[in-house]
Amino acid sequence: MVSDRSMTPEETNPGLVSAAIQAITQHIRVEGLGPGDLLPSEADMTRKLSVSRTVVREAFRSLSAMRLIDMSAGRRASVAKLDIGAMSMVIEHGVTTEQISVHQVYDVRRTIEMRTVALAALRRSEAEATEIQEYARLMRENCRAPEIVMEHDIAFHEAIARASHNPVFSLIINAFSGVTRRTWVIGWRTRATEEEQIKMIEGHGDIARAIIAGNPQLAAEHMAAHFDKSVKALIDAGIA
Amino acid sequence: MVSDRSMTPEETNPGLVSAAIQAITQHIRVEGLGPGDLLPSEADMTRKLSVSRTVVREAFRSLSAMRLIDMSAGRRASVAKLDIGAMSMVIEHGVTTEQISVHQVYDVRRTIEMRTVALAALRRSEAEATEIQEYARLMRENCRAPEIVMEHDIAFHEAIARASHNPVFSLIINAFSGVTRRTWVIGWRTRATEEEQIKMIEGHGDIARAIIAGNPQLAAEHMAAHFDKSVKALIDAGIA
DNA sequence: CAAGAAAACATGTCATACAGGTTTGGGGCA
DNA sequence: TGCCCCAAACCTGTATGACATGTTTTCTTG
Repeated sequence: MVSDRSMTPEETNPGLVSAAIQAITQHIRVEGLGPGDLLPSEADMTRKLSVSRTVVREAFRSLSAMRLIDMSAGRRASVAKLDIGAMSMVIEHGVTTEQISVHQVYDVRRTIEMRTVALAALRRSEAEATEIQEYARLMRENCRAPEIVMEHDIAFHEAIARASHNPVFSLIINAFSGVTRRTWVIGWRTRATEEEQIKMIEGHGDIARAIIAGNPQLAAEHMAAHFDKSVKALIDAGIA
Repeated sequence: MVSDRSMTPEETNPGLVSAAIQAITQHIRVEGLGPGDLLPSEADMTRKLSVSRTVVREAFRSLSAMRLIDMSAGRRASVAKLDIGAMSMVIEHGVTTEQISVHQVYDVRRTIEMRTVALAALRRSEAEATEIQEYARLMRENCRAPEIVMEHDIAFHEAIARASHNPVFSLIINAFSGVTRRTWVIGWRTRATEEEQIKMIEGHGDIARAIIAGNPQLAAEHMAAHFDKSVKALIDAGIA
């Protein structure tokens, strides 16, 4: 087969399945397929590659697990819309196997979100501005229910990433959401007094206002301050 | 409409395979496995989950495609070391299906690398500083051979990411390498004169010197300038 | 011509078989 | 006793066939 290494990063592995994966991704590229477009059936691929259906299926299934394609019973597979896909799994794997620390994740988030928030301040539509503001309001309103605050917190940051109008930022931020869910409460608990908790929530209000005002500089400063406080809370909780 | 995947991001899909994937990742988590540790054999999993080996295999294979686990004939699967894994495939998929533009990738890289270069200036070991400098030198030395310059260019940026001592940055930067390989030459060609090409290579020298000098501010400025020039070159080439 | 049934096609899962790689344990030899 | 080598046990890689179930197409029939 082609097995042209150094081209695609997919699989330098030997093995028929890896070759099949490459054949499928190459098919997408060569045919110029976009989201929703149909791929060949397993039977077609089986014939084209002269391998068993087992192999072809494992290849399709792998791409499906990465959410590069959509599969469902009875229907042929199709090219998937952009999705955090495997990205979040990679991150989570790194964290659960202790190859990545939560602190490191936060540093990356801080770096990226200082940019997304600045872009959001410049590019957000009215609807996006309203959405962001709404999440900040919901956090304030539910300040007695940590779980709910957390979900709106995450939604808040995702909305900002979306408003940056760069899907790659959204992709990365969304990939971190899982880790955030597992550590958020810890940070919350270290904020002993209710006053401190409200101050943290108000940090989101500051950010939202800066975005609405269209002030990227200010928005970035508030975001930085927010992260610095969050990281400090995690460190106080003993999470390095 | 907010997606409701509130728990793990792995698979909200129905289906035995998705369940098996979750069972395996959960096994890793619960047993606290780290890189290199062995997973149960396919036969074990088949018994534990009461499904056919086909299903278990597709699950293992999916995780292997994401490089969360290592598989090889005769040996049981093991937990994988952190690797760009599926991340690069997600990015490439987004670009080839035109859901992500090259310009957007460069914006993300600029954002991240302004941080990695600053961290590198602060944290780099002597060996890392030497390595970074060496790649800059090799670029200068091979300035007549674009392919070689490109590979050293990529290695240069990856080395900086490594020197930031945050594996998440490395992960992301490495995930972009594939896209870079496909667009780098285009940017190079727009630098018509040899003088301009040398100036671009010298930009890397500036960055390296700032890192060695331990000056994060200056390093970040040089990196920003470098990216601004690169993006301009791509835009001149008609890649939006 | 339209509605509905049947056929064709697709994926989901299972069982079985065998080739070839890896680990393990035991037997034979020094 | 201690070491080496080989066979058995175990494991993954691939192929084949079968059947359930879901989807699309086609054709019949009212």
